[in-house]
Amino acid sequence: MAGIKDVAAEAGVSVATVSRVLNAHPSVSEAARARVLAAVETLGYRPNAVARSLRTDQTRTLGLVISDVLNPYFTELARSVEEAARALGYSVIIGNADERPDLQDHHVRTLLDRRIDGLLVSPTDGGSPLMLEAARGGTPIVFVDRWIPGIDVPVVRADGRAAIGDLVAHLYALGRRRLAIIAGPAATTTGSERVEAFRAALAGHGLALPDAYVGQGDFQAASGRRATERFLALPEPPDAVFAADNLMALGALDALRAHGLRIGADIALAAFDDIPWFVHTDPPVTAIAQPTGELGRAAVHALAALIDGGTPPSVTLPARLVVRRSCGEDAPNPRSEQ
Amino acid sequence: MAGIKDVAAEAGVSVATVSRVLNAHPSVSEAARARVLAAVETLGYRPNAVARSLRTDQTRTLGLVISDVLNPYFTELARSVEEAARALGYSVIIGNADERPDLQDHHVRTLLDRRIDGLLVSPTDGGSPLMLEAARGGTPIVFVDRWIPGIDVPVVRADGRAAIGDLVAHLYALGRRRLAIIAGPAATTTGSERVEAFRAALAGHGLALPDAYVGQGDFQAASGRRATERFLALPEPPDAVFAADNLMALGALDALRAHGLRIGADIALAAFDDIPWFVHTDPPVTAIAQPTGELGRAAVHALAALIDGGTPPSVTLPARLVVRRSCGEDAPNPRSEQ
DNA sequence: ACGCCTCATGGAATCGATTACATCGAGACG
DNA sequence: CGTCTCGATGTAATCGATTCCATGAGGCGT
Repeated sequence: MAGIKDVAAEAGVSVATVSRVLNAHPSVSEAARARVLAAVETLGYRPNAVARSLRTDQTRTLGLVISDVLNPYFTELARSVEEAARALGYSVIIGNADERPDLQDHHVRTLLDRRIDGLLVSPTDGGSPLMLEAARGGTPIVFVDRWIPGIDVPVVRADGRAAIGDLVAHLYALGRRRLAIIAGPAATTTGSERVEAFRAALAGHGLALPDAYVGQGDFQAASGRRATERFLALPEPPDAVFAADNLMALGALDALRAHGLRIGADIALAAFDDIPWFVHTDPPVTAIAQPTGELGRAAVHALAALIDGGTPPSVTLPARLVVRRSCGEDAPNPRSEQ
Repeated sequence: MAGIKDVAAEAGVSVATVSRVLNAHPSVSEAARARVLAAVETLGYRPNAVARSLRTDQTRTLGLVISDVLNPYFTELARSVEEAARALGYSVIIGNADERPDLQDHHVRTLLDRRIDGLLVSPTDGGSPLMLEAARGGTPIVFVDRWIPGIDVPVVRADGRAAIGDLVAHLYALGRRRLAIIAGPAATTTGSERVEAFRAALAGHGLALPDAYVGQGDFQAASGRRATERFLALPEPPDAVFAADNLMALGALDALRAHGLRIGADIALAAFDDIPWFVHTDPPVTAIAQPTGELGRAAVHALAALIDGGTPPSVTLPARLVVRRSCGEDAPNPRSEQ
């Protein structure tokens, strides 16, 4: 592959001049510029990003470590992150942690070794020494969706508190009184936070949240299924189940269906994270929608600001309740979807 | 950040020795090795992958350019690719083309500039000069799922012909006679191939495929909706619709629902690409499942072989029909899917 | 006409690794 | 006991860019 030296030779100038042309340095004559550009054209020259990165100590690359690529919420997030990054001239390397702390650390380490300019992380667990060290070491880091307490970096996330309040009110209005939740891992902030918000909302209606009504999940479909099975085996099973993410809702759907329950009638189901398929399930699933695209964009902009030496603030955007039929038939506006 | 020189100083040896220890070169004394390792530990040294890549001319990185990250089929593919690559010591950089040839070329160019060791592509269009040039230029390339005729590189894909034959037979047995297809872009191989297989299967049952029954889609949900609307506006609408990918099936589902049709009774629906949600739609959707995981693994192994100087063959794996209820009620084994 | 300033340009150092080659010492062997 | 071989180690070149510094050529003010 042609290098900068070949271009210099072809154009009859020095490598310094070629580099100046390529980097739009003002001090280059029109004639030289033209000759260099012509040489670049005929040789099909492309600068070696590796060499450039070594010299300039920046890769124009962002790392994004997400908890689970198979989760539509995260792929949508990844997509918006890539888009926003591209607009700013960055590439994105995605690492998929599959909800496994070891894999997460593997990716963080690899990304750091590659000298990415900044890191976007949605941590799978509550405390990674590696990440702490990286943050202290000065690597620009921004947390998205979830975060790790004690690591002082900007956090970009959605606040589901209000929407969870709306959801509980909705369920209460439909006559549901025995509300259960399938929680995410306690080690994740979204895992514990959603339970707390749910508990607080219940309290607002004078309802308690017994331990038996808190299922332990891991944000994967299978765990949603297991937790639901356990609920149904209870002497007094819940009459509404709220899954803290869309995959666990899928698992819950599996389990409820397997037990022959009519969702929306015999039992209510709702989920955190809205995804396109919820419109088409049987019945359509009531969900809490996050502004995923904006989350991704805000995270990238915060990270870019951090890289440029700024001190961007944390960002919290509101989530909102989208009512469908999985909690009962009297949805206020049944034709609002689709 | 500490460099190899710092480690050398700390350990009291030369940089060459440090490098030899790190690369497991045999000619290093036990004493030196121990001192180097200790120095690496105390300094928390990590080799700079950028510098290493520049020198060795290999990045241990694979590029993966897929047509659409929001499509569950491709994210599953991406996941298996990353997994297989990681097992081989490679990282993967994913580029999302969003079915846009210009974006695809942007990613290919960026990846090439970064000197990735090899490229995995599922092309969005039928002819990219850039990709042709790269292939000729000696960049190891493997096509997955789709390919570009005329570019002589290994292709790893699933053959849906037999499964489409099964699907048509299934529909025919259920009394469906007016079968329509929502095709992908003619520029993609999967776009045209699936139509041809469908047409051939119809012919086997003495059925024709009128032009009006071939909807033009672009593998996105909106196009599936539009194509379906057009079918329903026909004087004699089809009684079965086959969508060439899962997103267009989602769109078709939208449209059929909006027209108040009972899917499985009034009209049949089937899709290429099986995804977890199809079990939970109303009704569950009959689909053709690809061995996505194996596809990803095979593609990575072919690419790795190519990088190592081998000449791996193309791979074609069979797809299979998964019958659910969207084509009619007499599914042969109604409880096979939970 | 002379010196000074600016602009265009080239030479060479540099980034952080890997690795060819040189060197040195020790053990083997005649 | 000299020489030959081999293992351990260091010095320096190298990868392909960017960029500091020196140099030379004009342009301009006085």
